[in-house]
Amino acid sequence: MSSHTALNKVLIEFYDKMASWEASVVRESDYSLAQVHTLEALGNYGPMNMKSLATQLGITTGTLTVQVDKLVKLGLVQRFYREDDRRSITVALTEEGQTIHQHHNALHLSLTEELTKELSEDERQVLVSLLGKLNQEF
Amino acid sequence: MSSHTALNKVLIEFYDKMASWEASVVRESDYSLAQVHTLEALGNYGPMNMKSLATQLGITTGTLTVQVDKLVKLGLVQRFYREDDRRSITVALTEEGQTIHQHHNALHLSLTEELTKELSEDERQVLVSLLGKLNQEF
DNA sequence: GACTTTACTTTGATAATCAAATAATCTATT
DNA sequence: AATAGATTATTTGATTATCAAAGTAAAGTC
Repeated sequence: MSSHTALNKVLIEFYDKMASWEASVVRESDYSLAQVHTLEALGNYGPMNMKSLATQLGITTGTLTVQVDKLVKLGLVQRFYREDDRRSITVALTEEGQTIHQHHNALHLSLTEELTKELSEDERQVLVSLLGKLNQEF
Repeated sequence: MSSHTALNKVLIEFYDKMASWEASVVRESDYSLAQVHTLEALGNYGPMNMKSLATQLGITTGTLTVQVDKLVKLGLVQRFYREDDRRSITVALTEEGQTIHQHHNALHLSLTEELTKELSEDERQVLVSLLGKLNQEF
C-alpha cells in the first residue's frame, strides 16, 4: 500500500470517528448538530459574514439564514450590520453563545487529551506541525 | 499555548475542512450527504449490521432504516438476513454501490495527495503512524 | 445611468432526523 | 421450559435541516 493510500485511510478514519464522537456528544446536549456546528465555526474562527459561514459549514446561505434566525431567537448569536457594505452582515456569538461554545470546546480538548495520552511531547508537536501543513493546503 | 491546545485546534480545523470539502463534493454528485456517508462507511469498513452502521454514522437506527430503504431501492446496498441471529441483518454494498464508493474514494485520494504534496515520504509515514495511534484511542 | 454581480432572505418542497412505540428474537434465570 | 429482560430492527408521528429557485437590496462595472 502506498503512503498516500495509507494516509488517506487514516485521515478518513479520523474524520469519521470525530464525526461520530461529535454526534454522540451533541445528542446529549440541548442543541442540534447543525446548531453546535454553527456555534463552533463562529467560536473557532471568529465573526464572519453569512457567505463565509455557509461555506465553512458546507450549507447554502438560505439554510443558514433560517439557522441564524433560530440562534438569534435563542440569544446565542447576533447579526451586525456593516457600514462599508450594507448587503453584508457579520454574524457573531453573544456572551451566552460564547459560554456554550467554550463548554463544547472543553469536551473537544478532553477528547484530544484522551486520544494523545500515549504520545510523547515531541510526537504531539510533530503532529501539530504536520497537520498544520495539511490544513494550509485546503 | 500547550501542545494539547495546539493539537486540539489543528485537529478540529482539519475535521472542519474535511467536512466542508465533503459537502462541496457531494453537492455536485447525484446523491445526498447522508447517502454518500452511508456508502462510504460500508465501503471503507465493510458490511455490518444496522446497529453498528448507525453508530458509525452517528444516527439512530430508525433514521438508518429509512435511509437503507432508499439505498436498496436505488440498487446501491443490500440487506442480508443472518441465520445465527435472526434479529440482526447485515447491510452491504451492491456492485453498483461499490462502483460509486470507489469513485468517491478516488476523490478522497486526490485530496490526500494534494494536501500532502509538500510533505516528504518520511513525513507522510510519521503522520500515518501518529494518526493511527489516535484512531486506536477512540 | 444601465447592466451585472454580490449578499442575503424568502418560499415551497423534499429529505433527514429523533424519540417513542412496536415486533421479533435471543439470553439468562429459575 | 417458562418467564423476564435485553437486543435488533422497523414503524410512526412530529420536528428540523436542507436545497433550489425566486426575490430584494446594495455594490461594482462599463
